[in-house]
Amino acid sequence: MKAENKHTKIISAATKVFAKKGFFTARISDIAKEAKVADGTIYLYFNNKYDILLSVFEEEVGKIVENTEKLLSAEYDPRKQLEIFASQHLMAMKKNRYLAEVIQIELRQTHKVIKEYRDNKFSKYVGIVAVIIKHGQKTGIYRPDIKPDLAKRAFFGALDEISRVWNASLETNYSVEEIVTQMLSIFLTGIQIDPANLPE
Amino acid sequence: MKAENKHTKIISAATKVFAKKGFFTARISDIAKEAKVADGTIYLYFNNKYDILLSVFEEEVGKIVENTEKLLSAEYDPRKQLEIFASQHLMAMKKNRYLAEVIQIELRQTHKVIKEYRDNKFSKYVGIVAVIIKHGQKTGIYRPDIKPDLAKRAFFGALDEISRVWNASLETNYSVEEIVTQMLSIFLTGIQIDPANLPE
DNA sequence: ATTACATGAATGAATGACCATTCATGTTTT
DNA sequence: AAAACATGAATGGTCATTCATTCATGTAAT
Repeated sequence: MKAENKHTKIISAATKVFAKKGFFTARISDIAKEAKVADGTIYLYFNNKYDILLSVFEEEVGKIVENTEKLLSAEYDPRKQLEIFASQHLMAMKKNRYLAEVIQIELRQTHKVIKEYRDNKFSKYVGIVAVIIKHGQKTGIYRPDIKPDLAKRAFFGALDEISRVWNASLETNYSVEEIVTQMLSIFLTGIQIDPANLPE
Repeated sequence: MKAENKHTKIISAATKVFAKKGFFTARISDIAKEAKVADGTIYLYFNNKYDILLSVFEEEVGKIVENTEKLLSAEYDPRKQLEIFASQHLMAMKKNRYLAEVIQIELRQTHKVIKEYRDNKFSKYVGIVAVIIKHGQKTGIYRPDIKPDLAKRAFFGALDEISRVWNASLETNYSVEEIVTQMLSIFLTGIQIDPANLPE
């Protein structure tokens, strides 16, 4: 069994354990057990507990960002781009529910190292939405009075909350397609029957 | 100095400390110091650390829910109701940034007691949005094909993410009015210039 | 091809720091 | 002078991390 293999095993065990117990409640011995290695072995591959969490972010979120950017580069219609972002994000979250939970919960922690990671790498991911909106404004599809920085947060926040509840399985589970359809229809045309009726 | 007073002092000290350090990293002695009481005194008012966090939720979130419901009951237009929910939520988050951070971060923890609290009490708060949307559908203002349970998550998630970034002060800080205007305009009429142009 | 030696990955018991919680003692109120 | 309240040092349990030891595999010497 190769070293790289063990590294990967630890990462995915950690993802699962962090999702189940949360970063602070998770014990190194839990991760070791899940990965079927000795406690000490973990320290041959990672410096400490935070390093494991950051590696999870780095490697797994990295894949998502790459994938999203690749898919988007092949599409020019800003409406389709928003659709791609949404469905790709939801699919990624559905594919690995443990990773989803770690991203949704642990990535918010106040701790310095996590904050830094979030502020740098993760912001870029959310920033993709702002890029799409600006592009749409340039091509005359999106309203110029929409502030991309606000809209990107609204769009991402909506997706994030929907997929969070998804994992918590609190409510009816809609399919990716249903969610994307509703999300796009809300964001593109709003929830009012006839926008012309909107007072002043 | 009355007992009730000390209880309150500990709650608000805890809110501040939890916001700054996060629940798990916060020490009881930090809270005691911030509240200017002895460590042991805290245990005269709360059973344990989790009890403090839950009390913060109970008491502070309780106030927000009450306030929102009161304000909403005086308004009948579903569009105005959505506006009231948004502005009231944002104002509450702005009023006490420590509380906001605790709600946005600590309320998401995987821990059983927190999960339960969120699933019961907090869901009701978010549920208000679904009620508004259903009301709007009945009165013919909102599109009947919109799923209230999805839309409520989208609306709340958008608000939540915007106010979260607000506190993290990562980006330009928009005012409550600006955000409400943009949010309502996005959710009511969408971000497209002319919805009629939307392909099929 | 058997034996002797070397390597470093893997182990898991032991260490030590940290902190929630308790409680013997002091202080204030009635 | 009780009762009620408050204190903060001491306790005990919980892990993250370390490191002496084991063991499987490889290389060299006979």
